[in-house]
Amino acid sequence: MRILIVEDEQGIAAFLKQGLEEESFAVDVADEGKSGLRLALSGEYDILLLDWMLPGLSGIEICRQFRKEFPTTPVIFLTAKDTLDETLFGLQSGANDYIKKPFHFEEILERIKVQLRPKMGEHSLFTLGIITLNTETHQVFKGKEEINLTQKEFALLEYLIRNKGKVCRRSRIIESVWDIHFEYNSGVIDVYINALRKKLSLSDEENYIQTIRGVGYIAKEI
Amino acid sequence: MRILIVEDEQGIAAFLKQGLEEESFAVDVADEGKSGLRLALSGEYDILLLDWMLPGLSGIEICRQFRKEFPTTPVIFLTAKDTLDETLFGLQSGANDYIKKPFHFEEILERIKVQLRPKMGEHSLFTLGIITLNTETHQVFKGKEEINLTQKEFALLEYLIRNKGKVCRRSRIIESVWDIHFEYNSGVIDVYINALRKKLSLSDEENYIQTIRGVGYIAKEI
DNA sequence: TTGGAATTTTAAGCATTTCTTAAGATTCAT
DNA sequence: ATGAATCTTAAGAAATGCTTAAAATTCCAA
Repeated sequence: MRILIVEDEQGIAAFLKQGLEEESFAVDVADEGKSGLRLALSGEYDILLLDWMLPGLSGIEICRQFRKEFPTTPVIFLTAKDTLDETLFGLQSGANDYIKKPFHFEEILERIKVQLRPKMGEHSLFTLGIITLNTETHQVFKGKEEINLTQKEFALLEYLIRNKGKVCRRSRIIESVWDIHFEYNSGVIDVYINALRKKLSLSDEENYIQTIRGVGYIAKEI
Repeated sequence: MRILIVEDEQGIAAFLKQGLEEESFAVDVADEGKSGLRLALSGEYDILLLDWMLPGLSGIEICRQFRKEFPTTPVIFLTAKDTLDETLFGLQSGANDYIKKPFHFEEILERIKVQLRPKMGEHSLFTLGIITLNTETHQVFKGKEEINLTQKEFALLEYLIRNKGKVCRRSRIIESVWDIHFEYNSGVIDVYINALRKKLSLSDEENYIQTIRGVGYIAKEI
């Protein structure tokens, strides 16, 4: 994945370039507006990071012209402005997201990944110990034995495995798997966890799905 | 961190409260404008979530009056309006951000964290000597050994570690961890401190949680 | 469209863990 | 030595999770 950074502050540009290269992106940097736009229009990039204030040509202007040619390539603004109305103005010019300076690297990495997700394609094979989950074929195996899961069971297991090693809070699960965005007070999650454990017939040594009381569940390889 | 939600729709308020409490915020809810403003002006909150349209007093009005007293405490609007000019009008009244309904919990959590970052410190990882506390995964380690803590134990340890090096008064602890705002007269804190010390099995050299007689406790790296 | 099967959700009783209280033991400062 | 504060323990109360079964819904084929 190729990233173009248009940023006149040397320090920030270098910091981003290094960090993103470590994440195995290919990164180019332009330090002022005109060359930035020229590079952007070359069409070689999968995503643009634009500084708001630039010598030569403003980030907004670059974004606007870039959008005419590449309507789908994501653009993220780096902005020192903290007044939201100007940022909104930026979003109207066609940007997909914005990040306020000073930002943390993890934050920007996360946003980049979100924007690139459709393009990067996702892994389709996930594992949890002896269990394999294939999102492409919608199959789950325990060792060589195929386990038949329903839609919801599969979705729940997928969510847990994607977040392997992290505690999954009930509220997040209900949001991601059930798409419920208001108060929930039913035991659906419990019922499905129960079903999963049963179908996967997890012995004590294979206790991959653990309960975190008062919080949720965690999938981990013991 | 203490959050005040002023929102008249029961469902939304409850959903937010629950989710945010799981993220170990202390959450209070007001369901109409006047009581909302009164609570807000008590000055006990680190951030305000205001519904746009409220019975009694509009969110904008609350924001405006609140801003006079607390110029720096962040305010986020929850709004069903999606016309930009009205939102801008809201932002002019002093809000820091706004979120359109219907929103995803993760979205609002992210915005809250952005606003509170200067106050909270950026990390979800806290340390106290050899002890590590991860608010993201709700896990605690002593060295490489994972320590299983209950909700309250975790909340208490988190409070102490966040205030590492500062004396934590009992009244503050009971407010932040138990959300009790009147006079405290039970020994709950002691019991939990005891549980923590036991579970963390602190030797004499690792006496990270010390008693300040007559005042409270302090967490420090010896 | 309709009937039946599969899936999803709700609900209720039971089991377990966590929380709170209270009381006696211990420590600390004067 | 004394009284106040804190520590420790244990037991009952409350909350949370598990399990099961039945009700509701969806899906699919006739």
